[in-house]
Amino acid sequence: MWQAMPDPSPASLQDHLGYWLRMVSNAVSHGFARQVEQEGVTVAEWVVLRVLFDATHLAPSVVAERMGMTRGAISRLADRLVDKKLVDRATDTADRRGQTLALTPAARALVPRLAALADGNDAEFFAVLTPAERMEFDRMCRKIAAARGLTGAPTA
Amino acid sequence: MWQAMPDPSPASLQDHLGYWLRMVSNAVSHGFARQVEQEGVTVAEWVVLRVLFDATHLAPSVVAERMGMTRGAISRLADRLVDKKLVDRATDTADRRGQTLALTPAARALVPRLAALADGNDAEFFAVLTPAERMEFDRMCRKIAAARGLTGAPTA
DNA sequence: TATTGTTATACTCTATAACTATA
DNA sequence: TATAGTTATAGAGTATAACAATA
Repeated sequence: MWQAMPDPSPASLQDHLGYWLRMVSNAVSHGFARQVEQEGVTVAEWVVLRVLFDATHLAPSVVAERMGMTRGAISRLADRLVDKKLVDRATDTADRRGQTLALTPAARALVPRLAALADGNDAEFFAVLTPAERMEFDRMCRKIAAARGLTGAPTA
Repeated sequence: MWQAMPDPSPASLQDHLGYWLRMVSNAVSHGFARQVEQEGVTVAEWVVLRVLFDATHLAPSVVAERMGMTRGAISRLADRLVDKKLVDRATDTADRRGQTLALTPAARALVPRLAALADGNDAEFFAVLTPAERMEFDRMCRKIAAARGLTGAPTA
């Protein structure tokens, strides 16, 4: 005999993988943010600096594309980095609409220190995982990123 | 015989597990944000609604503590939810400094729909993982959260 | 007209701290 | 005084769109 059942409870926050993922990701990012801010930069600024480190100079639009940000966002980010004397802006000689961004010597010396902070932050947060688990975790993150076509450095 | 080697390159962005974690987490959260905004709420608002769903009413300070947010943040969040007629504010009759927040009937009807969106978002993003991988991924996220003493719902 | 970069606007979340009302 | 909640301020991120200069 059919009998009305109570509605099932809606899934709670903790029932979702995305919940735990976001909690861990936020903690890792926040920990890193606190470390790099002692070197006077934000996470978004670190990403720009690291992207520029591998090139002599890049157009802001290229940096925007690689970071998955808008040109407007890069424009303000570049403003701050120029103020901090970490980036030099120059007008493209061939096409005077364009610009190029390049690291200053101070920034070139800073990037390895920031990279070391990133290394240490990673090691600290994932120390609880075994080496095999860390590899699996890394593999699965990359698998999801590849499947979803994720591109552009995450800054938030 | 000893010979100077060039300085090793600083770790690149992609060398860090935190990079991939943040990229995936941002994508999952952004996907969810786009879905719930079609129901007229933000992710932070969803978290408040889901927390209140399991209680008849809660003090803002309790919600703040459970969400890992400040009282100021909850205050503004509650303002918006009251404006949207999803939350009722009342003064605590016993201690008139205090307040209680409670879901309106409209909100109580909305929460299951939002939970279904969260279910679907999770399923969509983690579909590429095998069931065994999803379980492992979940287990490792919780392991890190436990080891780092993470608490409070992540909203950003 | 199209493109590069800048700027304005608006909104969310964060953090700190001053402020009001009540106890 | 201590507590609960509100409000102000400032900063960082997001997004959209209007704008100037150059091609």
